[in-house]
Amino acid sequence: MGAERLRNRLRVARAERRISQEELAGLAGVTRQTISSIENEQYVPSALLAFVLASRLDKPVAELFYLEGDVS
Amino acid sequence: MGAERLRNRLRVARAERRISQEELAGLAGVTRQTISSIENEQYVPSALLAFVLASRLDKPVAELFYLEGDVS
DNA sequence: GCTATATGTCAAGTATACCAGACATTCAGT
DNA sequence: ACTGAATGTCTGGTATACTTGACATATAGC
Repeated sequence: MGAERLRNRLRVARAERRISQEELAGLAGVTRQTISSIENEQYVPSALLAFVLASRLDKPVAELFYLEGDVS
Repeated sequence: MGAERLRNRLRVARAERRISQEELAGLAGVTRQTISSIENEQYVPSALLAFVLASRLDKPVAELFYLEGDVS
């Protein structure tokens, strides 16, 4: 899986909602560290988690996550 | 991560495009088995792969993948 | 200065995505 | 009947998502 990276606007979306990492983690059913790691792009989430996060933040998933360096 | 499942319309989208699992795998940079496993929902892909697949199939990711049993 | 909230991060463990190679089945074409 | 394309699936391996528990720092309120 080539050159493109998956970026996200999780931190901004969370700030708009004014909820903490811990609250979002609770809403999504994961740990706080998982949210932190995704925001800092230490790893990319599973597609399931990406969709759940979008759902909890009430945003389309494509607005929260996007490809960078796409070749398509 | 609770009750919801991640479903996908990969097989249909691929049929529309008339490409084989192997071709799609090549486009996405993964193996044929990976495509097969995702179509048969043996596991959910990473968010990166989900977005790459959508890009290669020229569909919005939310059209290819969707949550089922959402509580949101 | 103390305490609580929010965040970063580390280490060790478990679960699962994904790979590589192989074998089997089905179906279309000849 | 044979062949090749497409798909399913198994096994064993590696990479990485995610957990749990802990410790550190920064900031805000009292």
